[in-house]
Amino acid sequence: MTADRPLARQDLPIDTTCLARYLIGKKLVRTLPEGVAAGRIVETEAYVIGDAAGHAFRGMTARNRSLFLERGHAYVYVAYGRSDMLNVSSESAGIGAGVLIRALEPLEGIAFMQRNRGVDRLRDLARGPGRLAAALRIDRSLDGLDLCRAGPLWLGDDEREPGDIGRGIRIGISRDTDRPLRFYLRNNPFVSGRKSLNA
DNA sequence: AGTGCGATTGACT
DNA sequence: GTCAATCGCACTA
Repeated sequence: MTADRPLARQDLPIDTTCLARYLIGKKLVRTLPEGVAAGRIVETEAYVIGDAAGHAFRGMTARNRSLFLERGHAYVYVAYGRSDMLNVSSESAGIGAGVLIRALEPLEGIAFMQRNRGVDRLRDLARGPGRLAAALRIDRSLDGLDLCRAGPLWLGDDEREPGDIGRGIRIGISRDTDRPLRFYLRNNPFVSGRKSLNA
């Protein structure tokens, strides 16, 4: 069931908001010596050019430099000292913007994810950006990785129709809070956030 | 060199 | 529903 070929960079929309929507329904595949885990992306957020809520807002630093890579590269950072977060860089090289991957519907390697998370319930494995990273063992060592190449972590296609995509405000930020830059699969149980946000 | 703060989570009432 | 844990890193001096 796992896609065997990564998405072509050429097929990724350059625009950050378009990319965030495009990634809904695509697959995220993690390959380790221990095995393979994969899930369907069901929730994303765009952090666009000039976005006061984005990490690149004040220019390039040691932490955020991967956001400035050409679209389709991983930007991984640690939030609140405990949770790793996976982003996909967007726009052209030299422009700091990206898409936060917030939730997955687990498809493959369920036992591996359960082990990594310490919980069994399917719904809790990758619902939320920190949980997603823990389930797939994503950390800063993957920062800067090309997600359009087969390797330890990559983006794949999914034959299925994505379904009805909802759009709303982003979660957990304190600046630019009103912009509708969050995308999610409607009525999907693996999406994070309050129920009222996901109708 | 010191300070303040998160693109969250899990535990608890 | 509320709330504290926790630490890398950006920012100030």
